[in-house]
Amino acid sequence: MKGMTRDRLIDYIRQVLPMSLVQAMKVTVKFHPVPVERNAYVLKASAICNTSYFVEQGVLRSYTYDLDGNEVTTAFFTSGTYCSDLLSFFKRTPAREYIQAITDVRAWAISYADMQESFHTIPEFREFGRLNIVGQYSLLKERMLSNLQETAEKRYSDLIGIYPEILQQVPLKYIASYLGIADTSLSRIRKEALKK
Amino acid sequence: MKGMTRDRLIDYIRQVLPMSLVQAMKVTVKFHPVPVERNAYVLKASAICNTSYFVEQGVLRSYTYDLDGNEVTTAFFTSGTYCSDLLSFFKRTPAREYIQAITDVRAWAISYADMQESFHTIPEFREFGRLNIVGQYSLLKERMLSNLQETAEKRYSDLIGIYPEILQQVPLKYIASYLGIADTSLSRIRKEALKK
DNA sequence: TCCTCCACTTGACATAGGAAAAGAAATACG
DNA sequence: CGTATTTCTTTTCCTATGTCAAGTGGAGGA
Repeated sequence: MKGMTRDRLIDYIRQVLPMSLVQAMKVTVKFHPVPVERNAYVLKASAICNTSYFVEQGVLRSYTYDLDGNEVTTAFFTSGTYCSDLLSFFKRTPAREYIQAITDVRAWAISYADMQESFHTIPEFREFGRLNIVGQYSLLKERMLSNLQETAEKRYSDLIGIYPEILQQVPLKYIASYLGIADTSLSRIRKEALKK
Repeated sequence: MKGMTRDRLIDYIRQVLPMSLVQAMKVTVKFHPVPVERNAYVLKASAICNTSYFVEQGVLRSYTYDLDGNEVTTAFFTSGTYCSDLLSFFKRTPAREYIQAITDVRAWAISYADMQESFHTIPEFREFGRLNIVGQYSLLKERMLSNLQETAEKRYSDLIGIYPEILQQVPLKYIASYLGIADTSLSRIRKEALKK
C-alpha cells in the first residue's frame, strides 16, 4: 500500500459531513489501508462483521442465498463507497451475507473497537458516523422503493449510469440477481434496449 | 390526551439505550402528545416529513404506489414502535410515501427542529438517536432479507406472531400488499395454514 | 495453435401467481 | 332493524418470468 494517500477517504468524510481538512484528518485516524485480492472474502455468513471499509479502488459485492438456494447479490460496493454489513457490525449478530471482492481492491479499514473508541473521543467522528448511517439507511430505502416503482430495465440503466464500473467489471449474472431477475431476463432486456 | 403518561415512551428509550430514569425523562422533553384519528394522514407523499412519532396506542401504516398504480403497504407502526419516514425526515427530501392511521392513535411527536436541538444539547438524546437509526436500519435490512429467504406463509405467520394487533385491526389486503402478494394469494395461504 | 472454461444469448417450455368477477360474510350506518 | 358498504374467499383464466438446454464467442493456459 505504498504511496496510498488518504485523499479519497477524506473527500468521502467531508462529503458526508462538511468539516475542515484538519478535522477530517482526525476522523481518519483509525482507518488503515488494506489490499483485498480478487475473489477474497472480507466477510462470511455466520461470522460477526468486525470491520467496515471505505473502498478506494475496485468493486466488491455482498450476496446471500434465497429460498431455492440461488445466490442473490444484495449490494455492490464501488470505489468511493462505504462497505460493511451494518446490521451485523452494529448489532454484533452473525452476518447473513457474504462480502467478496470482485476485482482486486484497495480499501481503508476500521475495526468495530476502534470505531467505538472514535465515537467517544472524536466529536466529528460521532457526527460523521451518525450521518453515515442515515446515508446507508437512505440507500437501502431508496433501493426498496425503486424496486417497487421502476421497471427492471430502468433500474438497470440507472445502475450502470451511476456506477459504470459495475458494467465493466461485474459479470451480468451478478447484476441480474441484484436486480431481482434471472440472467436470461437481463439478456432479453439488454437486447430490447439496444433497439433504441 | 388527559392522563397520558410518558411511561411507554420512556420504556422505549431505555430499551434502545439503557439509562437512568432521570436521563430518559430528559430525552423525552421535546416529545408532546398528539391524538390521530382513524384514516387521518400524518404524512403525504411529496411533503417533507417534519415529525417523528412514538406510537403509544393504535396502528398506522405507510404506503406508496407500485409500477401499475397499486397501493403497496411499506410498513406497519404498532403501539410501542417508532413511526416516521426517516428518509424524508433526515434528508429533508419530499416523501415518496403516505403514512395513515388505521385505527385511532395516541402518539408522542417530536419535530425535526426540536430533534436537531436535542441532538446538540442532550448527550443522551444524541446516543439514543444514533442507536434508534441503527435499529430502524436493522428492521429494514432484516425485512429485505426475510423477503428473500422466507416463504410468504412464514412471513405472514411471523408478522402476526410478533404483532398480533395487526391481524386484529388491519384489513387483510394491507397485510397482503405488505407481504408483496395479492390479497387473493393471502387468502389461499390462510386456507392452507388452517389445515395444519 | 488449440483447448477449455466462462460469460452471455437465445429459444422452447412450464408454472406460480396475478387479474377479474362474483358471491358470502361481516360491519357500519341511517 | 334493514340497507349499504367493506372485507374476505373462491374460481377461472392468463401472462410474465423463470428453468432448462443448446449454442456462440472470447480470454487464458498449456
